[in-house]
Amino acid sequence: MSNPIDLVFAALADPTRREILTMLLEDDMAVTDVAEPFEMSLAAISKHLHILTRAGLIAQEKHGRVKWCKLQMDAMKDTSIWMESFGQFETVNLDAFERFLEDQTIQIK
Amino acid sequence: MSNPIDLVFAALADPTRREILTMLLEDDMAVTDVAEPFEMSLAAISKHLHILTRAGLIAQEKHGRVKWCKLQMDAMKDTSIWMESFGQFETVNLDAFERFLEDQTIQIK
DNA sequence: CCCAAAATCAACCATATGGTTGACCTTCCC
DNA sequence: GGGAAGGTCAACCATATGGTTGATTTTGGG
Repeated sequence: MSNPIDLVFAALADPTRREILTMLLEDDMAVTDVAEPFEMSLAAISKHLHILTRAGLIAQEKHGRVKWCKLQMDAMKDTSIWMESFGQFETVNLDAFERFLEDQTIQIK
Repeated sequence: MSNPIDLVFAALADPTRREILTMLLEDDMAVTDVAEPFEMSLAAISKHLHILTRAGLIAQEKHGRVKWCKLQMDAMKDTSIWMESFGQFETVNLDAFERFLEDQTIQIK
């Protein structure tokens, strides 16, 4: 699984990670602060943050001994575009199908 | 992982499954026909279809010995909405931030 | 009736998640 | 300098993917 869009979808498939993203929507956060509301070890959160980083959904930057986590919306947008365009293709096809049906009706007339 | 949105994201994280969805955009297909373009066993495709079904992205219906696969766009839409609303919240926050900056400027004046 | 086609099931394998705990490295600060 | 805070790393465990092959089930058709 190396495709960037694969990594984004996989990263979004976990509720903990989606909640982390939602938290980061408010503001950048240090790793310890991200972990605070969750009932799991700091190491587990660190792994989640690594997966989010690998997917490009967040960026991490170290200042002193504190590592800051920051949302990167672009990765999400690419994926959102995939989904939207998917929906649009369906619409296009439905239109084509309706035109096809109309043509059929005309033929019958 | 039982949350429906978890299952949708996880299902979309595999390129084979996304390609299957794209194929189904054109028309409903039998399992064997779905498998035909891929260089993997029918059993593997059957598993992928099961994961897509579990996520609600497709529905399968058996007619005789042929099982037809049909896109179910609603599941994808729910997930798309999650992503869009996520982006919107960011926009809202940016607006708030800009207003904040303007207020600051006014104060300085 | 009997064979072939359509699919799934079962068992197996390698790898990735998702979590734990304990050791470790950096950096701040007294 | 040394202890504590901020994080990661490593090893471990259970479970899920993503694939394989071989057997099995169901159904259509000559």
